[in-house]
Amino acid sequence: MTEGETITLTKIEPAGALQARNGKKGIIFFWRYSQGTTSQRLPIGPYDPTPGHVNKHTPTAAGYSIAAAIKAAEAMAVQHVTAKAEGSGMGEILQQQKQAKAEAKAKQEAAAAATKAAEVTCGEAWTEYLKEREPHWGKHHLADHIRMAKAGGETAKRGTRGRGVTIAGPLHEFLPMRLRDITPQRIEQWAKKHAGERPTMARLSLRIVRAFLNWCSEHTGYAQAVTGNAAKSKKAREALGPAGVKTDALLREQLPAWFAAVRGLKNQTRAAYLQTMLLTGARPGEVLEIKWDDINTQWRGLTLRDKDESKGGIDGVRTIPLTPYVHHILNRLPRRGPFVFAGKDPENYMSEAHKALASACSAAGVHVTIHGLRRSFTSLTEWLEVPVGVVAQIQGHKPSATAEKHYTVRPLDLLRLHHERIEKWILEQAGVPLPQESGQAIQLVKKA
DNA sequence: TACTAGTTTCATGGTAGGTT
DNA sequence: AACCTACCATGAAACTAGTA
Repeated sequence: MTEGETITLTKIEPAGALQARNGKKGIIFFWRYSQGTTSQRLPIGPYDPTPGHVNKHTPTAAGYSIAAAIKAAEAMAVQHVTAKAEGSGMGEILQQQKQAKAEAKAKQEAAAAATKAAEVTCGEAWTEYLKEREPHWGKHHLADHIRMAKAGGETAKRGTRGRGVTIAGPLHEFLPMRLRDITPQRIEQWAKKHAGERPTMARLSLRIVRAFLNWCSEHTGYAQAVTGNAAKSKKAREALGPAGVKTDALLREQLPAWFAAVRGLKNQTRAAYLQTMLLTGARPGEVLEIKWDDINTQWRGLTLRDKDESKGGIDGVRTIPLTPYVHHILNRLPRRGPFVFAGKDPENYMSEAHKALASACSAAGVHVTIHGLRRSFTSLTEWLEVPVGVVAQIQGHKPSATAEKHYTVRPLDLLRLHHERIEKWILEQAGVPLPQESGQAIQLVKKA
């Protein structure tokens, strides 16, 4: 100790501030430093009153014995003197002490968080994940998440293939598990189990889990429980195999039989629908939703609601040429409500036509799905060497990154030039007679 | 026809790895 | 070093099929 400096060890009764801070009453040791008229104090720590501890020179977890406090005060005094010699003062020590305390606190908190994170279950994290991400997702995407993790076992009357109850989603088995137990090995084991049952559900689930674990690793409270991303396991992906690609499409030589069978369907609304599908290459949903108002006879355009405006579709709408034959068959449909392909309820559009298509296909001896009709449109245009950009625009495909440079939005009349050629060619191949009395198109031809 | 289960397709942003 | 670009991950939205 240097001259003029006294070290005072005082027992301080719980101060209001102290009480308010940790809500506990107690005794705390301070080392008081005084110089001249001013004095300051530095906290040492709480008093541990445990009998037998009084004369111990080291602090316990609970606090300091008197002997330990004295020892600590002496150490602080030395520290102070040294600091002073180096030109720094009390403030510095306070600062250091504060910092050390904050670090210790942070460390303790981190440890506590780690302990808590170690116990957190997938289900807890999943619930928060969905809640947080929901506003950013579309309804289908959210529905997929719910579906993949659902418990199943609910009574259902239909669609359960005889089981009577719904079945659990592939991800449900993970929910009760601890997040930290989701290891690559566990995921691989899961993948192997599902590969034989429902690979596509599992493939989708795997991607969902991967995104989920990524979120966890960036989220306080869960980050400690995940190391790396267990769902990135190559083995798991391999176990599930690659996704199959559907290739069914009508071949040129199948067109006569297909058209004959479809035109012979009892339900003419469905017949018109299926032919429109093939001749426009549009998406099933888009065609089903066509309203009478979407048919523009003046400009011979057909307005379709593009499937997703959020993905850059302009106003979620595109207009394609209304070709003569399509115009003709649509015109012949009864106007029972707002929708061209009206269903039993005239205010709504009909239900899907895959049954009608299947029966026509079996009569024709071909196999094609509804989406296959869209594929057929693309592949049939190859016979005609129509620019790919034109086909893409009619079908409502977004320009691909590579082709983007050369992508130009073509006016309806330019699309019509190609589209009418495509329709004419398909009908010729099919041996379907061109409409004789079909309005605008014919009139214009006559004028010309 | 309405559900439920299962499967595909499409868009887009990021990036590894090559090319200028 | 700057620039490309094929490919992948992720997100989203469908589509197909079986059954009561």
